Order: sequence, then structure tokens, then C-alpha cells
Amino acid sequence: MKNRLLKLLEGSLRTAVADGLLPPTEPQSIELEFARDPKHGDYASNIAMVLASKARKNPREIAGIIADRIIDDDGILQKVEIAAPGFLNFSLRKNVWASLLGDVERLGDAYGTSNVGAGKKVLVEFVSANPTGPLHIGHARGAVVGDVTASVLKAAGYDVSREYYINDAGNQMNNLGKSVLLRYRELLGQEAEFVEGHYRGDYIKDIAREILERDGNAHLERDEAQVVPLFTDYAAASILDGIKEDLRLFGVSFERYFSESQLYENNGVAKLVRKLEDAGFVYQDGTTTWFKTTLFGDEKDRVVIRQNGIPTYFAADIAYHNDKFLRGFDTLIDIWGADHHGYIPRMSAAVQALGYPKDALKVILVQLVNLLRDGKPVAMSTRAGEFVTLREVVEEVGRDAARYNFLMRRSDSHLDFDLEIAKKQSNENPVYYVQYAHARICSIFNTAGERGFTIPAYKDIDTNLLKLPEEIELIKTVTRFPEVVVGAAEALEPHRLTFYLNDLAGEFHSYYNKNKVLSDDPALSNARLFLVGCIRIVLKNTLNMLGVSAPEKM
RNA sequence: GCGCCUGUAGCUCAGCUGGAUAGAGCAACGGACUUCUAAUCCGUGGGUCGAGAGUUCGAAUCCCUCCAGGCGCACCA
Repeated sequence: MKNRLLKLLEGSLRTAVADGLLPPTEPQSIELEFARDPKHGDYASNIAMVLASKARKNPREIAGIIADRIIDDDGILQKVEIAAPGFLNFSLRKNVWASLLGDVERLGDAYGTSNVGAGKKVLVEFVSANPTGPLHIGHARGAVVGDVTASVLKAAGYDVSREYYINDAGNQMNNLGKSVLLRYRELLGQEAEFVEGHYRGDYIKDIAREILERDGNAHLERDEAQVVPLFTDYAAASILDGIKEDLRLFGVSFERYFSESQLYENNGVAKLVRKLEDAGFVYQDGTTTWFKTTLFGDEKDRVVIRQNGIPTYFAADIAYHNDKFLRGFDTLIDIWGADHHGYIPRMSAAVQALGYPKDALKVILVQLVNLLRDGKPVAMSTRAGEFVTLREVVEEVGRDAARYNFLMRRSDSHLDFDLEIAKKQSNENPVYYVQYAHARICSIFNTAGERGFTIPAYKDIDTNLLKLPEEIELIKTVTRFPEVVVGAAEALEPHRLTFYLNDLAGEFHSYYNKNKVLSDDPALSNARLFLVGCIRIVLKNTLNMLGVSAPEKM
């Protein structure tokens, strides 16, 4: 709809330019938006005011010139008004709105999808937690934001992959193996001495016990340098399996788990560093190798190969991002905890040094979550093994409520997650508000069937019967959906979907309480059934994108 | 000290990339179930958009300076 109006506007502008009344303008500068206030019609454009200074005419005069030259062949416009400072307000004929409902029926599950992404390949990397412990609540938010961002991009026509980067090559992995070894020795009656950096959670004991059961005390007398890698590998694999299972229960899946350690195969990281050195982005300083990230605005250069010859995490990450590009992805989206924001300039520098445009990498920062119970903070520390795991949360509050709650705020806004509120099946919990709307519509359809109605098709209804103000509003909201998805995709803001859902569900609940869908009037009943059917499709499609179920009964 | 994020109703937050009279939920108060699901709806009150200056037809939104909170500033990941 918006595009059709834009065409009319463009046409009018061209004519005005040809008539010598207005200076030439690029079509991109035309803005057209939904009018918030019904008094302003359906759509409004500020084009006249934008052109005012350039055309040296007053905005109302320009608006008049444009309005006079709009050729509405299809007859979709009821009127075009010029309002206060120079807005052009477009009012559509009422049945134009209802005519758009045909799209909803035709597209069904696909309604809301579009092709603005044009098949561009996008890789969304998220979670990427080290396999040194189970996922906790802090990872949960990033998991949902990443997952839903990917879904939204896919709906907007991008070719999307989800990927999890396993940091399984650092010093911490060694600590993990040692930690398990200590527990193992402890189980065999030896004194265990934990120091800073060791992992102490119960899951470490469980893993130690598994090894003990499998191998007995065979590892007790062997050299630590030999044993630790064995323990590390075993623990990492075991923990990663647990992580995958946690994510599965949370409704998150990945196309690929990419292991950091595989970057080191065939000296991959070292080769890449050498390549960057040849390109002049890397230099040696005695025994240390530096990346000139300052060339791209970072505040200082960064080490890529340490004095001890071991590449830094950053070096591997450059190689990883390079690998992503080599696999054909045009845009890389990384979801990071907000505490990593200082890392952005160097990663951005790396992308540019590799020869890709700056905006080929987009980072979504996700603020940390304050976990509360009854308004009181729940203390957490991974190292000490005190944390609420993702799985505990999912088991306690349910997948739907957990996912929805993480999408109720902008990513870069702090989020309080209160377990007691998320658990409540009440109006304090918006997820049920939306699901209830869906269940209600399903219920209407059940009753309709019992009363002998058949499910109406678009061609069989009289759209002119949908003329109540709240019906027009609902139709507008339903037809706005594809634009909402595109907006969320372009801004990388999945939370827009939850706000949209709340609007739609609210309008529906209100409509439901005020009007009967099923009545003695068959034609009206059919028209309304069709309308709520469209609403159900949009609710379901949106909930699907969020990874939240759309129950038929509650 | 430097950088990033945040500051909007009593509380938790939106505000569509600069638009028209700043919105929603919760909390408070008052109403609506012999009716397609009351996990719902209707109504009432509630604001110096942290402060100050600036840019322009127009600012919660953009620039600058402060104030407050959070987070960063490694040859850790």
C-alpha cells in the first residue's frame, strides 16, 4: 500500500518538476508514514516541508502543487488534505483497506515475509559461550535475541545462517581440565587445592565421576601434562553436549557449531597473520606481533601474537571472521554481551583490513540481565559455580514466557528478569495476553463450526461490512505487519515484534469485548470471521518468528 | 582520566532513524461475566522527556557542555 502511494507521489513530483514549479528531487527523500492520529488520514507525507527551503516557496503552497498533480487512476484515495504546517494527509477509501486482507489469506503462513533482503547471505553468530560450564541466564537473552533476529531477517528475505563459535582453544580450557582432574583426585581421597581460575561447580564433580567410573584410578599416577588434555577434551565435549541440549529445550538451533581450535589446523591463524603482515597491517615489535588497529580508529594497536609465540584470542577471531567471509556471507552479525563493547573497534578494524566494508560487520550489544526473585537479586558467579542455569529457568517459567520476556526490551537496555513474575499466569505477563488472543480466536472458530458456519473465503465476504472504526484499525494493524517485519530486520531490533503483538492483541481483545463476531446476520458474521481469521494468522506468524507457541486453547 | 550504553508517568519500559496534542503495561481508584474463553474489557487520575545551551518550519529524537547510574579501557576470553 505504501509503495502504491509512493508511486503516486513520485509521479506528481515529476509532473511538478516538468512544469517548472519545483526543483528536482531524488525519490529516496520522499517520506511517507502511517498517520498516528486518524484525523490526519491514513498516511502522511512531509515532503512539502522538506522541499520548502530548496524551492523557496512556503510549504503549504508546495503541498498544493503536489496535491493537484496526483493522478489516482485506481481510485484508492478518498481525499488528500493539506494540514497545518504543510503535511499532505492521504485518506484511503475504506474498502481499500479491507481489500488488502486478500493478501493475508493468499499468503497464509508466508504473510509478513518479503524479499527486501534479496537473498543476501547473512551470518548471525550468537551465544558462543565457552564450553566450561552450562549456559546461565546471562546467555539466555543473547540466545533469544540472536535466534529471533535471524528469524526476522529470514522473513525479510535474507539468506540467514545461525552459528555458535566454540571458544575451545584458550587457557581456560586448560583450567577446565585441571579442575576436573582436581575433583577426580578428590574422589580418590586426595586433597584438592583450587586456585583462582579453576571451575568449582557441581557439574565438574559429575564429569570427574564419569571419568572415574569409566577409567577407574588409571589417571592418578600419570603425568599431569599428559592427563590434563584428556580431561579437557572429555569435559569440553560433555559440557558442549549439555549446552546443545539446553539450547534445544529453549528452542534455539544452529546451522553450525564452529570450533575455534579448527582455525589452528594447518597453521591457519599464523598464515592469516602473515598475510596481514604482507598487506602492511601487522608489524613485529621485538618478540611481539601487533595489528595496527589504530589505522581504523581504535585507540591503540592490539597484540595478535604474544611474546610466548601463542596467538591471542583476537588473532583467532580475525581468522574466524575471515572464514565467515570466505564462506560467502555478505553481512556478519555478532551478538555480544554489552561488557564486550570495547572490542568493537578492533574487530571492525580487522574486517576493514581484510578488505571488507565497515558495515559488513554489525554488532548487537545485549545488556546483562538482572535476575530477580520476588524483586530481590539472585547472586551469580560462574567461577564459584553459583548460578541459575538456563535450563533451570526454562524448567521453572517455561520456554514461551522466558523467550518472550527477553524480547520485551531493546537489547541495549538493562533487563530485570523476575522469576516469580515470569511464572505468573496473569496479566502481569504479556506473553499470555498475546497467546490468549490467539486461543480466543481459535475458540470462535470452534463455535462457528458448531453453529454451522463454514470458514469464509475472501471472495465470499462483503468487505464493505467491515466498517466500524475498530475494524478499520484492526485491518490497518494487520496490513502493517509486513512493514513491521522489514523495519525490525533493517534495524536489527527484534523487540519491535513483541510491541507489535501487544498492539494487535490489545486491539483484538477490545474489539472482542465490544462486538460479537458470530451473530444472526450471516453476511456480517462471515466478514468478521474472516477478519479475525486474518488476525489469527498474523498472531501465529509473529509468535512463530519469536519461537513462542500459539496455543489453540488456554 | 578516556570510551560506549542508559536517563521519558509512582514502578518497568516503548516512542517507527527529525514530525502534528509524548504512549503502553503494572500499581491506585471505579465499573463490566444467564453472552464467541473475565489469562479479557471500559473509565479516572498521573509528565520540567536528567539539566542547560544550540541546529530549523518543527527536537524525547541530531550537535555541544554538564549531572547521575551501568559497563569497558590486557600479551583474558
